[in-house]
Amino acid sequence: MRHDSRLSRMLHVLIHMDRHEGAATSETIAAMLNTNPVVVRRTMAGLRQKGYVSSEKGHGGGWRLGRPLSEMTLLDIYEAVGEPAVFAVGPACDQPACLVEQAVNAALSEAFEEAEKLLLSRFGKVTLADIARDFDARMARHPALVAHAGAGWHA
Amino acid sequence: MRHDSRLSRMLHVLIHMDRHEGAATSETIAAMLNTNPVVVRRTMAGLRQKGYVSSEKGHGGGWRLGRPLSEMTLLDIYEAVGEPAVFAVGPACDQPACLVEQAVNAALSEAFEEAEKLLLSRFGKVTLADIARDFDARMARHPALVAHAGAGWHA
DNA sequence: AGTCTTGAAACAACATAAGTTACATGATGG
DNA sequence: CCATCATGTAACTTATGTTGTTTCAAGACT
Repeated sequence: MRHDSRLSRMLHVLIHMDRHEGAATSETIAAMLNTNPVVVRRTMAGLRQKGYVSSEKGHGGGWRLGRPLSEMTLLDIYEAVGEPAVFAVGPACDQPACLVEQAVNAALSEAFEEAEKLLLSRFGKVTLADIARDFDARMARHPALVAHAGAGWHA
Repeated sequence: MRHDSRLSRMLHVLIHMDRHEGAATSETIAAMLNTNPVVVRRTMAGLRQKGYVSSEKGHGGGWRLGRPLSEMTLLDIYEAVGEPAVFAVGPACDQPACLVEQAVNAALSEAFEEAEKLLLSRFGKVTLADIARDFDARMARHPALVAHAGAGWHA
């Protein structure tokens, strides 16, 4: 399966929005992400429901941040995009009758759950403000690089 | 994406093979896994290449263990099935020009790599003999349960 | 020779994320 | 109010990768 990029995309958008004057339309965001406005609306809907962004219709409408980046963690956004399955590897059967398979599933589950716990725990400790700070540092090192130029996005 | 079940299936098969007299044919194994003999051959090919199993053609042929379960770890089998991608979540772009996206990817990669490291490290510490022991314990607790009966498999 | 079995290529089926089309709804501004 | 802009949402299509299937070649045993 091709992997799920919703989390990555939403982080990307949210940080840009933080540096963006006024509302950003789905179309503008879609251009930045190299995707479609409908995909943007679909994915952002989850963030809106949790209050991380708000949307407005009509002239001057679009998307705005619902709270500062310092109050959003990777875990928050991961949950807002629907908590997609973390792992691409898993058991062949969820409720096997075979005791061997049960033992195999138990061994794998234990390892996967431990790894997922670590991952989400780490997600919970990183705020989007942390990532924005890292962006600033990269910006300072590479002042010539400008992304999404002409699309209405700084940097 | 539907997740990859090759690791799980191979662990299941290997433990059964350990308790199985003689060689097991692809067809027998396929029946046990509720799949197709060709899928079995395809997946087992990776294990054969690493020496974890051997195969023989003709009458009385089939698959045999190439070494004791105590000398195979989950990591070994994971590698033998081709080290499939562990995570179903990932970046939207691998080499982004945008510095924001680079910062996002860096934050995510760090977390994912740490989790993968933990997972594989744990895989490396669990042998198939450990799982077989757990199976024996489950067997002792549920003596009535019999799996794959009639397909030539014990238990 | 005939049967059993693996080896491997080629193709079909299936699931899911992502992309697209189409239209309804609501807000702004003349 | 009416045209325009923007989101909201359903339905459909596309793309990708795992899994399943068909088919045939080749080796091994009786």
